[in-house]
Amino acid sequence: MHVVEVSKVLSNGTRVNILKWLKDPELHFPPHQDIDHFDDGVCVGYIQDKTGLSQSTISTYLNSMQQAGLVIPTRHGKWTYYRRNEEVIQAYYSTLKEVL
Amino acid sequence: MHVVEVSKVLSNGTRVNILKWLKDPELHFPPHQDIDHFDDGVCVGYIQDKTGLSQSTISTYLNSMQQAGLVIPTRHGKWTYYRRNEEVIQAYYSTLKEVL
DNA sequence: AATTCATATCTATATTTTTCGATATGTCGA
DNA sequence: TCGACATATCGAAAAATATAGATATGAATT
Repeated sequence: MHVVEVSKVLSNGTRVNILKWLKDPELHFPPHQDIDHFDDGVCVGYIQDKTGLSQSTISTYLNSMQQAGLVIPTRHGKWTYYRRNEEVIQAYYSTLKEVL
Repeated sequence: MHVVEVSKVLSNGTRVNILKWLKDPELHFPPHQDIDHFDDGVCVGYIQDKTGLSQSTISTYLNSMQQAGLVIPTRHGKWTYYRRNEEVIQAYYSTLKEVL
């Protein structure tokens, strides 16, 4: 986990929101069509709808968040679901505590 | 305290280092000439020497860190000393804990 | 196999950030 | 008050990021 890389992700309000929303998908997103749970997170389209940004922008965001280790993608058929990577998030905390 | 603004500060290795160094000035900087303590932090010149970046760059960094509330400047004669603002740092933690 | 749908990647432009040298400001000492 | 020193600010060039439209890929459906 690289503090600087994770901080770059967090230096954008939309990306912070995405992480926030993924904390409680039931509260922030409609139910999925093909599956009846959020165990693997939320599909890209729902996240895009909620932000209002373009599909390619959201895909780029999610990719950078994945590179930083903050989210984990899972493919189900046509859809890619993204969920939080709690271990890395926790590691970011711990490191911040040392640094800050 | 604005999460995004603070995160921007932290998305640069040098600035993270500065915060780290300011945690224990005795360990990372030589003693000051005019005063015999680090109660108000460390002067700009010492920080600049340690980073190797230009004077104007460091001044800009410290200004952005101050804008974000992470450090507090104190003027003593010719020198400006910067120290950590523990309250804001703590607030950043707390907010992250809610968000992340 | 052709079409459709969801997502990823590519390309390009606009904006922001980084970083510096030059200059300005403020303070001390001669 | 003049020069030297520490820091701040300004202006500019280079690099990175943001964002979108166009296109590619991969999977499901017909």
